[in-house]
Amino acid sequence: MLTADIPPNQTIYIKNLNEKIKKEELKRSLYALFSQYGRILDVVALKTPKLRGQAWVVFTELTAASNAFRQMQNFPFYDKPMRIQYAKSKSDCIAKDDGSYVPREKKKKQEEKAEKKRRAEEAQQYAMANGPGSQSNGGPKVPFHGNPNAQEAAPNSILFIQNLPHETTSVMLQLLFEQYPGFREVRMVDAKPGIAFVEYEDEDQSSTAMQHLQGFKITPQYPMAITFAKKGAPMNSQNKKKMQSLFSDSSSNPFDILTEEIVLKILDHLENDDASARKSFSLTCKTFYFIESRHRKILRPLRTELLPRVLHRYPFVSHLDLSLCPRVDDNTLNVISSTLKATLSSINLSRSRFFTNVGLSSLFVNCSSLVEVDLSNGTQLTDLAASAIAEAKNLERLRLARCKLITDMGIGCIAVGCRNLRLLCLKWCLRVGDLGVELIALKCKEIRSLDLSYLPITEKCLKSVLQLQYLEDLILEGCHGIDDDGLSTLEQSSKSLKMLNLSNCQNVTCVGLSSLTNGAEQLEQLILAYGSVVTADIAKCLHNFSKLQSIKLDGCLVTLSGIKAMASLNTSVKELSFSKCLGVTDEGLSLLVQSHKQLKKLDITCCRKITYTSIDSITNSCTSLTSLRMESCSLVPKEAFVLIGPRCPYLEDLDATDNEIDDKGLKSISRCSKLSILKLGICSNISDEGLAYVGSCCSMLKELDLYRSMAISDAGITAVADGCPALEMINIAYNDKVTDKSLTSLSKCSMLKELEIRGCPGVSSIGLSAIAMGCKQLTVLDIKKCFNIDDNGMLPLAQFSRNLKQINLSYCSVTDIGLVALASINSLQNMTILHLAGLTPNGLAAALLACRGLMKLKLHASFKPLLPRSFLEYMEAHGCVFHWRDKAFQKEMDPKGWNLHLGRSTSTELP
DNA sequence: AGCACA
Repeated sequence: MLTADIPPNQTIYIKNLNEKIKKEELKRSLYALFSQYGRILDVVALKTPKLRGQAWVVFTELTAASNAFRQMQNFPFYDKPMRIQYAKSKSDCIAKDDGSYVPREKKKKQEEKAEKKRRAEEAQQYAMANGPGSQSNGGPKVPFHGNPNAQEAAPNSILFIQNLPHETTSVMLQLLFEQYPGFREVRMVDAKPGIAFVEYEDEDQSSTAMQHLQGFKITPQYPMAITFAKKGAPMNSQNKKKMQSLFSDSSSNPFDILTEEIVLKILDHLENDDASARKSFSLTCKTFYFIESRHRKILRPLRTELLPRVLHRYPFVSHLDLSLCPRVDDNTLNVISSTLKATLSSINLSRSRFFTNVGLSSLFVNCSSLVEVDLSNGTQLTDLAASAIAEAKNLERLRLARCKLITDMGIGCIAVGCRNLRLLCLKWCLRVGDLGVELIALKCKEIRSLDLSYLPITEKCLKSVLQLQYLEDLILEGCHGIDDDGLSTLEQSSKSLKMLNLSNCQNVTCVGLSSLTNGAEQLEQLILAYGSVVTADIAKCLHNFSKLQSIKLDGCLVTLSGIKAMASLNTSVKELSFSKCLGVTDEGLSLLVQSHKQLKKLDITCCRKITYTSIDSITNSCTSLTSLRMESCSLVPKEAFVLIGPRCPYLEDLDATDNEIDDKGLKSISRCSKLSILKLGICSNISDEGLAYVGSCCSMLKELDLYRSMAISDAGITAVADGCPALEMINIAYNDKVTDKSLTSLSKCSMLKELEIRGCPGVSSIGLSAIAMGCKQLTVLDIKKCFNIDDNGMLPLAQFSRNLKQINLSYCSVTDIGLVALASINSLQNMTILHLAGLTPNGLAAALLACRGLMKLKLHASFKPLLPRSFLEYMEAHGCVFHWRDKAFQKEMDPKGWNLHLGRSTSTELP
C-alpha cells in the first residue's frame, strides 16, 4: 500500500526516528511532544532489528491523530525529521477497548498471511492467462483505480464497469451489453467518467455478459474491467435487523451495505467546493474515504510541499487551483504534469511565482487535455514561456494579464500553436501590439472573448479582430491608441458581438463608437465608463441594438440630451450604471426609468444632483428592481427611503452608504424580504430601532455594512445576529458603543466569513474568543485599533479559526506570544501588523517563519533593519511579498471623522 | 527503509 492510500487511523506511525535514543526516553519524549494534539492511549516503540527507528502513537480521537499527522510532519526530533503516516491497522489497546481484540498466535498468524498472499497471486496469474484481454498484451495497460475489494465481490445481477474511455456514452454501452440476454439498463455517473453500472435480470445472465465482454476495448488503450457490483441491500426486515446490530456493534461498518453506486450519487450531491462536507464524508469510513478520493475533481491545495502525496490521493483531479500557493517552482510543475497527465484540464497559476518556461513546457507537453490556463501576473514570464504555451494544442481559455515581458513574438507562437482558443486575456501585456493581436485574430478563429485592455494597439488590429465570426466579448478598456479617426476606417463590426467594453478610451466618442458597432446586431452590453461626454449622438449608435440589456457609463459626463436619447430607445434595458456621473438630474433620470420599466439593476452612486423626485420615479416605474446602489446621493432626503420598501419588493441589494436614511426608512426597506446586501455605512440617522426591523424581517441577509454608523449599539447588532443566520459579512468599524455583547451575539452566525471591527475600543479578547469559537468559517478579520484585544484573543483564534486568510491587527495589544500563536493557522495569507507595542523583532521573525503560506505582509519600516537579511530573503523565496509602511503612530483614531469624505480607510489600507 | 502491541 502506498503511503497516500493509507486511510486515517487514530494511531500514527512514525519513522526515521533517531535510533540512538533509548526506548524509554524515546517513548517519554514522543508522549510529551504529541500530547498537545489530544489524549494519548499508548506509545509503542521497539528496538528489534526490524522495528528500531519507528514508533506508534495511539490517540483517543482520530482528529487528534490527523492534526498530529499534518502538523508534525517532518518535525525535527532528536536531529532527524519525523516521517509520519497513519498506522496500517488498529492498535491492540483500541481493539481491547471496543471488544474486537483477538489475541494473536504469533507464528501461525504470519503463516496464514503469507498463504493468503500466495493464493491471491495465483488467482491473478490464472486470470491473466485466461482473460480475453490478455491474448495480445496481457491485460489492461492502464491501471484502473477501482474498488480494491472488487475481485472478492459476490455474484450480482449488476455489473460494475471500469477503465472506460471518458468519451463513452450510455448509448454505446447499451449497444454492447444488450447483446446478452436479460439486459435491463446502463447507468452512468455524471461526475465520474470512466465507470458505469449495467443491470441484468439475474446473476447468471450478468455473469455471461461479464465473461464475454471482459477486457473489451472501446478504444485501443482502454480494455474495460468488469466486476460484480458490490451488493446493495433492500430494506427487508432481515436487513433492518442487520442494520441495527451493525450500529450497536462499533467494530463493523454500517455503511458497507451501501453500493459504490449509491455512495457516488451521494457525493454528486455535495457541493464541489464545500471542503468541510467532503472532509466529513471521507472520514465516515474507509470505503467513503477511498471513494471520495476517486471522485474529487477540483483541488485547491494550501501547500505545494505536500502536492505529490495529495495528487496521489486524488488521481482524477481535473481542475487544479494553485492560487493559495505563492511558490510554485518548475519541480512542482513537473510533479503535476507527471501525475495528472491525462486528467488535468484546468490550472490556475495566477498567484504563483518561481516557475519558468521549463516547468511550463513540461506541463503543456504532458498534459494534453489542458483546456484552461491562468498565468496572469506572470511578470517574470518571457516569450520562452509563450512558446511553451504554444505546445498546449487543445487550450481554449488562456489568461495572461500583466505578463509584461511577453511580446508580439510570443503571442505569435501562441496564435500558431493554440488554434482552439476561445478566450484570451492579454490585459496589461504592454509589449503586445497590433502585430500580436492581428496574428491571434488570423489564426485563432474560434475566439469568443478577447480582453485587450491597456494594450498599445490601434484600429489596425481591430480590422482582423472584428472578422472573428464567433467573437462575443471584446474588451478594449484603456486602449488609448484607438480614436475616432482610426475607427472611421473600419467597415463592419463583428455580427456576433454581445459585449463591448470601451472604458477609459478617452479618444473615442459616439462617432467612433458607431463605426465600431456598425452591424453588431447581437449587442447586449455596452460599457463606456470614464470615457468622453455622452451626448444625444449616443442614440445614433444605440437604436440599432434590439437586444441591448445593459449600459454602463460610470464616471462619464452625461448630458440631458444624452439621457433623453437613451430614454427614447425602443428596447427596454435591464441594467444601467451611472456611478459618479456628472450631469445626472431628476428630469433625465425620471424620463429614463419611465421608458425602462424592466430595469433590474441601477447604480446612481454619487449622482449628487438627484433628489426625492428621482427616487419617487425609480420606485414607481421599476418595480422589479433587484439592485439599487445610491451611495452618497446627498440631496436625497430621508423621506425618499420610505418609498423603496413597498414599491420594490424584489430588492436584493441596497447601497445607501452616506445617506440620510433613518429608522423609518429602514422599517420600510425591511419589507424587502429577499434583501441580501445592505450597506449603511456613515448613516448617522439610523439606530438600533431600525436595525431591529432588519433583524426581524430580512432573514436572507448576507452582508451588512455599518461602518461609522455611530448611533447603533449592541441591541441593534444583536437583533441582526438573531434574525439573520445567513450573515457572511459585517462591518461595524469605528463604533464606540459596540462591546463584546455584539460579538457574542454575532458568534451565533456560523456562516460569518468577514468581520471588520476596526476602531471599536469597546470590544476585547473576550468577544473575539466568542467569535473564534462560533464562526469557524471566518476568513477575513480586521481588528485594527481594538486596543483591548490582546494575546488572550489570539489564542482562541489560533485554535478555532483555521480558515483565517487575512488579518489586520495594527495598534492592538497583541505581543510576540499572540502573534506566534496566530502563526499556527495554516491558511493565513495576508497580514497587516503595524504599531504593535509589545512586538519584538525576534518574536516577529519566529511567528513569520511558522506561517508558511504567507503571500503578503504589511510591516512598519522600522522593523526592516532589525530583521536579518537572510530571514527576509528566506521569506521572499517562499513567496511572501513585504510591504513596508512608515506612517507614524497615530494616537487618536480620527475622532472627528475627518476621513469620512476623503475616501474610506477600508479601501486604502486593506488589500 | 522498516507497520506492533512480548
